[in-house]
Amino acid sequence: MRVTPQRRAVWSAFEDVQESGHLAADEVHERARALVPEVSRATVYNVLAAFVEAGMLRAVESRGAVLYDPNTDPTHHHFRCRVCNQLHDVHVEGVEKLQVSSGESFIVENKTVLLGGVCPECFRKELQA
Amino acid sequence: MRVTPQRRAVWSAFEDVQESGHLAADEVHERARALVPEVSRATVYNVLAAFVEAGMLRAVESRGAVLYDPNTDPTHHHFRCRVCNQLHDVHVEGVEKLQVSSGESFIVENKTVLLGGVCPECFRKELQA
DNA sequence: TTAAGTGCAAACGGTTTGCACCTCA
DNA sequence: TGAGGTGCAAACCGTTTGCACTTAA
Repeated sequence: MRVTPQRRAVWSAFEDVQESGHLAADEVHERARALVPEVSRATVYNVLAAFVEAGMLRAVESRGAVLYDPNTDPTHHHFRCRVCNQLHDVHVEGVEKLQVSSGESFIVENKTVLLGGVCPECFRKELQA
Repeated sequence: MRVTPQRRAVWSAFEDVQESGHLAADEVHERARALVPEVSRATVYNVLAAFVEAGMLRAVESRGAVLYDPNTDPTHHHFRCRVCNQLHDVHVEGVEKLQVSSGESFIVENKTVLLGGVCPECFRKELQA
């Protein structure tokens, strides 16, 4: 993994947002420009792919686009709020107990859980309104 | 819900494939043309959206595109085979017991599980090779 | 009769590609 | 020095849109 100014700039994009995470490629591009103004979209895509490959980021499909998540803990999952449409990291209990109930013998190597509903912030706002 | 030749054609696309299901919009378009050759892509998208809205189909995001699943049973989930890349319907046990473990109070309204691994057919082929 | 549906073609948004140039190790 | 990384612009693919025309109820 070669270190270049562009890669540093892309990586820095995620240091600002450790909490909310989940940046789209264009958001990463915009943030990376703060450090390296001439960085191109293509390079951002290249670098993001390299980081995902290297296990430094996790790619999450969301509504037709890909979001990049600096939280690579394989036991965390996601919650999409139907009010603010944001993706939140959540820890889900019971994932290890999930199993295919069909008679067929699927070899399960990984499990992804996506929860939907209302996040705490939006619920509070709903109560106040 | 108005009945038109185009809608009948789109619907028929799924009657041929009850087993494997999971058609992309373009596959639906191709199949629908068998009945109504002049049906347009735009109409196929319109009709698919109407059918999803009406609960006759389920839309499943997969690798940047949307697949349409005639199996609308809300308790079924999906398994993606990393060999053939196909999506298989599976019944998963333990989904109802999943819960968010964080102290935050997310209101969970729905749960989607995507399993990954090797499907039975591809596993058999691997054994033979 | 008319609200709803259709076809066309162009636009869209996110992503990928080809290729010449550059640069880190 | 050379494998690897970068920038540009154009292509790409699935999907959406605007609009005039048609049709099911």
